[in-house]
Amino acid sequence: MPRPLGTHARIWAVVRRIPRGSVATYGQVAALAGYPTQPRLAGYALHALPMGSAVPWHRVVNAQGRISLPVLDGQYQLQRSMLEAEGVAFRGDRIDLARHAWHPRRRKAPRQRSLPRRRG
DNA sequence: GCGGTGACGGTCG
DNA sequence: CCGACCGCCACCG
Repeated sequence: MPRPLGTHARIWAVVRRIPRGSVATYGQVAALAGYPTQPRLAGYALHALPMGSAVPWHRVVNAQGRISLPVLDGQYQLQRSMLEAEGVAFRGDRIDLARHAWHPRRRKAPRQRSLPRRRG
């Protein structure tokens, strides 16, 4: 039986849900993982990611829409290229969050009954 | 076991 | 719009 997920795994589980072409902020990810006041935990968890993992870490940026890695570091360019390849546009060094922010639908909703389809 | 640190964020000048 | 300050807490020496 799987034990309850640790901090990192919970963060990663949220990040895995971010769709292509969208970005989430560290604070948003942390909150969805159950740590509403610990954005840094999200950063820490991503930093701890094993290489080659399937977690789309590049879709997580800071609340200003900027990549939170030193520009000098090659990781900055890597993240930026991956985002641009998904259609995320930058204005200067900043992403337009109004356009690309992830708006997750609530997960544990009881059971979203499909609405009756309108005729016509 | 303790203290500094960090892929952050909200607030205040 | 930008920078400084503090709060936050899992990691790592």
